[in-house]
Amino acid sequence: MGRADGNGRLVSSPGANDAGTGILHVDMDAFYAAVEVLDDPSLLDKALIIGAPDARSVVSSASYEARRFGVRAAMPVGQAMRLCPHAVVVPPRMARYLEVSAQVMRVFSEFTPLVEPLSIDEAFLDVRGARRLWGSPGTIAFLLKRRMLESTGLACSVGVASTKHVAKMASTISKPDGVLIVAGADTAAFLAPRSVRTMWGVGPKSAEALEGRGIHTIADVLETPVDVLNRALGGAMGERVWQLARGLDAREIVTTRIEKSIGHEETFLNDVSDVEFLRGELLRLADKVAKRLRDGGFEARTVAIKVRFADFTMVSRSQTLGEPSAVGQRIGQAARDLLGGLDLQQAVRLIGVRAENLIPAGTAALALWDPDEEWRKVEDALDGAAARFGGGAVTRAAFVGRRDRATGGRGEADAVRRDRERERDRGRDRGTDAGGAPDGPGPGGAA
DNA sequence: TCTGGGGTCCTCGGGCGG
DNA sequence: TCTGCCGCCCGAGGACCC
Repeated sequence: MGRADGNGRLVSSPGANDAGTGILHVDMDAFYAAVEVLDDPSLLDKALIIGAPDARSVVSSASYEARRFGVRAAMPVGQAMRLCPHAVVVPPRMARYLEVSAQVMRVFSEFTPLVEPLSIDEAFLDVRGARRLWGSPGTIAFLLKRRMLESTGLACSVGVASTKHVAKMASTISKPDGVLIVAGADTAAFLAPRSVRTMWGVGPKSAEALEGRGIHTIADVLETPVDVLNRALGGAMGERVWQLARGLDAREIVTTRIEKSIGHEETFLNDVSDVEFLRGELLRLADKVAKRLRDGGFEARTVAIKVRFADFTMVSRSQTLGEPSAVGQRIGQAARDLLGGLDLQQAVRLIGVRAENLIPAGTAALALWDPDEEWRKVEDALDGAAARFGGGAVTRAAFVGRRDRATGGRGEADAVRRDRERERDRGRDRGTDAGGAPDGPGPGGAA
């Protein structure tokens, strides 16, 4: 596997046993901070905190020098400065990080086309098919590190394993600037002694729930019946932890990802009680969301708002639009309607707008397509003969289904139901404009 | 000391139609 | 005609990740 260096870091040497592996997890080291050093070498070896200087911002990233003083990501900048008063605070430059991220991803793709970006600075790579070109997975890990440094000037850490979950854990343990190879046969021994908190997907809440039952390590999980895990964590999660603890993780590398939502949110410097101001902010955020929808070629079927109050309690409300939209005014109006339904006794700390249930722009027009008419054409053309299509009988339902798949709707049944709900809402909301449903057929609604 | 912003995925209850 | 079951979607909320 590897040797420990005394700081909890565990690394492998070139030539370590990599039998049974094929998945790499590559994670850039202190990415934002490293990019800042790259662009300004005078910051080298300095304690560096990436975060906006305003009162309510948190640390986005910190150099390892700052981490030595206890500075961590997501910590309030003020607190970080108390821990490390000599640190240099640099506001984040997302555009620059995205630029470097593209270079990083290009290096990944030199080794395999099977790259699954996880975030701006990390990815899974499936190198099982790259052996003849580059060598074994362990060899590729070391080659990739060298190539990354030559090409971008940045260091990364690499986990090599038989599954995504173990590769991810391995890269974390090898940080910074390490490689950790966990051969297939070593997986159980690698996992057993580690804290449940090191499992990917087990956060503070789940860890607390497990530890409250005396389950501290992955070895403890192995001795726990799955129904106990299910009770502690909830059905699917318990099952997953049970499997991951056994090294079972069938997830493949997913190279394409479709965006599912686009949102913007903002924390105010001071809590806000002025409802008119909040309504204005919603419109501004909705415009930003709408622009991104249009840039990405999307329309949103659902608009959601999120409000965090001064006491940090959070509520969200969402509404399905009568027709999908990428228009700021329409999204903003829906967001304002949703805000109108909230009890705003308390001042608001954060407000956000999110577009959900995205569909490709233009497909909403298909909602106006009449499947009955299309079906009549088929009947005419075939003159009643039994038609076959894609291995199944052609039915009118197939046309309805095709339309609904294209528009993301779920058919006439839903459209009828939504119409009824809208009628009911109209009755309930008479005299106010909050929660008012827009006109027009629902997504997938009958023409 | 006082907790960002961008996301994803999951659960759960309710409603609905087949 | 009524009822139960099932699958699906919606909406709210929570946990998690970087």
